[in-house]
Amino acid sequence: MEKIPLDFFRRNNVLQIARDLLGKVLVTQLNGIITSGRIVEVEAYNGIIDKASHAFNSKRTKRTEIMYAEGGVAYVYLCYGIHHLFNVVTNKKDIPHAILIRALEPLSGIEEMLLRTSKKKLDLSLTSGPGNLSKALGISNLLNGMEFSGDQIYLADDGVKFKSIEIVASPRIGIDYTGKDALLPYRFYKKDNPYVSGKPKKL
DNA sequence: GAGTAGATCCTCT
DNA sequence: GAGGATCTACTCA
Repeated sequence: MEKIPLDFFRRNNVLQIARDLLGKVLVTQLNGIITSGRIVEVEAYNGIIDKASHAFNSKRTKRTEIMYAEGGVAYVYLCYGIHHLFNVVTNKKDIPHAILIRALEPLSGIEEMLLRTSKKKLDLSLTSGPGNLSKALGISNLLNGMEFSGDQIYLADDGVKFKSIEIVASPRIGIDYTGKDALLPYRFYKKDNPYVSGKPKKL
């Protein structure tokens, strides 16, 4: 299994990168413990013109600063005081594109994930949804700004590719407050994968 | 089974 | 001082 080169994240089409991330493997290695899962659901955040993005309208704060970094780093932030959400920063420096990883299919370190999430056995909710997968992989704000060239957190390619007919685009989830931008088909997921989270947004 | 409220804390105004 | 890229549990049917 090979680490994905940073160039992968530095292309300028965030939607293309989001689509390409499906089927790739997210790996964390914390305290010598490896946990990993295959990405089956993502959402793209299209920089300063995307109301749902924290960087909308060139908003630049201490929190969003990391989104303006060169592609290939992690953007982790705490939501609702409980959940850590994990994003992949993409594109060139000063262009705040990002991709939220919403769901994984567990691959290795499952026992460790069960410990972290206080679950007794593997079930579909272990890595389904951004809050859950972050907890399972031990992702916290300690990993904010971490480059994927390191060993603590990175993305890898084990040769699995989804066919384009297996990939579905849909509106994003949980961002109703953004008006019409909430309807943009910036969410991609693998068709019929049980770990894919989320009910389609209610109107 | 579906719908709703509450948890909980960091960041920005 | 308010609110959020969510999840879970509990209610009601």
